[in-house]
Amino acid sequence: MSKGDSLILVEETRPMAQSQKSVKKREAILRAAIEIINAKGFAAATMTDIAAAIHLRDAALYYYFPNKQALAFAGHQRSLERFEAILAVVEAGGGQGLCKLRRFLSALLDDAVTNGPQLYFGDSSYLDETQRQAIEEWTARLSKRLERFLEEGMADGTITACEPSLVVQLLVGMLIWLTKWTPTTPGLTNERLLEAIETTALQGLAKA
Amino acid sequence: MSKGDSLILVEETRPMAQSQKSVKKREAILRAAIEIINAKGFAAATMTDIAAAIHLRDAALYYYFPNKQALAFAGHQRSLERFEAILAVVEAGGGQGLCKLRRFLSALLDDAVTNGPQLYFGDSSYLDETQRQAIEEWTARLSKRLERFLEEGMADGTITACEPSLVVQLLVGMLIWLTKWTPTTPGLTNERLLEAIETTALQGLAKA
DNA sequence: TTGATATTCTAGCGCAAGTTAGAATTTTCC
DNA sequence: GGAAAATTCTAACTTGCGCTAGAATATCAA
Repeated sequence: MSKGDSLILVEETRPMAQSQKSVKKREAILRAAIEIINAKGFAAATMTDIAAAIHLRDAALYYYFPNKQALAFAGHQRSLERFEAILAVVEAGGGQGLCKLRRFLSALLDDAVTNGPQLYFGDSSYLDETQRQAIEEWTARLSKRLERFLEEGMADGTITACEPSLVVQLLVGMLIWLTKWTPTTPGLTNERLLEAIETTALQGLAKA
Repeated sequence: MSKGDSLILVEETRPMAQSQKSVKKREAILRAAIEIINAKGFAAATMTDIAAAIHLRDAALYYYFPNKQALAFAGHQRSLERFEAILAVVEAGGGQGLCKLRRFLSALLDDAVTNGPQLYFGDSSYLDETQRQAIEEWTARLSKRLERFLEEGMADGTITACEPSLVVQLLVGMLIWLTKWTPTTPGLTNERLLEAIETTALQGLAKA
């Protein structure tokens, strides 16, 4: 069953010709699924909705994903990969705790504008037990790395004393909520948003 | 059809005997509906789920509410009423802008612990167009009153310069998110939460 | 107890949405 | 051009859930 179990025999006459367009379609489906699931929730997001977003019929999606759950799972993975990539860049950039936190927020905002809202941290109760657990553990690891920014900041004197785990959740809440209401607010630039976030959150975390 | 269209005729032999238990059951249903809809979303929250939460069958709910939408609508109204009541108390209490904001956050947290998570600000796209509009307008009015706290604070010197509408949304995001993840965090007191919120948000809004 | 009313249940209808099968169409390479 | 593979479509099956009808039970006044 597993792909690539053909030895070195013939077969594979012209196997990897699709890989150009097919991969792109898969990407488009994934992107649409993430956006619609984020907007309406898993249950309300119908396969027909997702397919229609890229001018397909629902049945066509099953050529790329075995079922709706798998599609959603892939969407969660994709979003967390993106999140983790941003996190890695910020970590590699060095600097003090507050600086890292600020850079992270800025980068995540930019990403949201460029690639649309994602499935960070949201509900995943509709997945398989194993899938759900995988997503939740992954999410927990990412949270921990965010908390480290706060701990570093508390150590280097750039961030006020606080409970990192709680504060990270509060920040996450702001970010998640952003993806739900900003689409309905037209004249809103990223700069103003970032400034509001810094005013609301960072000036509170930054020590005098 | 409308209740109370009987003139002054007989009828109504023993009409208002139910009002004791019936009202309580209605309350229980509403409470369960709010909690489950908040947790899983409208579409995923099944009538059977809601009914089971108070040891009933789905069909029994239709004795109290005409349909699922109406139940959800009543839930939204109930939550907004509660929100507005808290807001009114804080407004009546007077004080400077920052003080009002702090008291409001504290009161809302207490309420959430006492009466469970609510349907503030969340998605309402599943309602009738008229219902949805009513909820959204109501929500907008409440937001405006929160923004006023910020404006007052900016005027009386207790709050940093900011865009009130954006900052309110960020605060709302924190609060909404709270209702989704705090239920899964056992050893968490209200004091610690409030302290985290004050550290994260208010110390940033408070001028030096 | 008894009848009337209030409340809940059982059973089933209808529809929407996930899914599948196979035909139809497009794409790709000789 | 033509055959094989890849992609998408049409049509239908299945299930779950909102909802209804009517029977069954609980509550209560006299």
